Amino acid sequence: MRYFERHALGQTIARVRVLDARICGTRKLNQLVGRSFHKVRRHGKHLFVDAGDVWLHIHFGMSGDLAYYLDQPPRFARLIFSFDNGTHLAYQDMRLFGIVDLTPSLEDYVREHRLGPDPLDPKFNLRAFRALLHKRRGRIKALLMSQHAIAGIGNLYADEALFRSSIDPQRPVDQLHREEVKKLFTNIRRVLHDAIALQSRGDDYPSRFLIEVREDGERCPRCGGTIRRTIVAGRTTYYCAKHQR
DNA sequence: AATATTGTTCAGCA
DNA sequence: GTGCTGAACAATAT
Repeated sequence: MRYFERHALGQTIARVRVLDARICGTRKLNQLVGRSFHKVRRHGKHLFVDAGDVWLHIHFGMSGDLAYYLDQPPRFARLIFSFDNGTHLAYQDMRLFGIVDLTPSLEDYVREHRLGPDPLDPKFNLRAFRALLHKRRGRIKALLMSQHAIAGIGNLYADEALFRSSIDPQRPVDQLHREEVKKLFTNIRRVLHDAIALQSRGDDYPSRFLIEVREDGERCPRCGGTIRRTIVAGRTTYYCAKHQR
């Protein structure tokens, strides 16, 4: 969001080049020519950019990213917006799991795709989180990753929030204690805030993060226990066998 | 050259 | 219809 705001707002779009149509949705991006981007918003993993009477929508998939440049497009550039001041903004995506499309509004998109609340939205408080867990079964990690329940938590950050909260990813939702739910709520927000701050500064993750020791047999940076690898909700999952139960 | 990576979607089950 | 699980899929690097 910051990156887009810093580099691509207010300039007139002179040209849109699609280098690989597989990242395109159904709408023709060419209609952006002559317009400019005004403001950027986000819901979960989705980025929306106001371009007048239509919004650009980007989902970065697994390897999607933006690169603003003067002459040399990045290696995996799939789409390039060129501005009339001679600068360019590329959407790059090695694995092509991302999508770039247009949508009438953020609200329409969220409604149509039944996305859950964004955990960083001020309206998403502890009460809302408790309501969300109410009468749910299944594993807590699966729920955290379900975009219909909560929008914006992927595999890594689900692991990270559970790690900080000392909760086993396999725990059934209805067996979590009140205090654990509270801790988890706080840590979800912390993890996402941290991730955003670190990436907009271009920093690496600090060594206290689980993300830095994602390997079976590693030493837990919190308690010295052993990090284990397993599959939960169909995803590779890392957790500390000692302090997450 | 098989394997690992991720979010989404869908078949199937209770 | 609901809630959930697990498999399949997309493309690529190593």
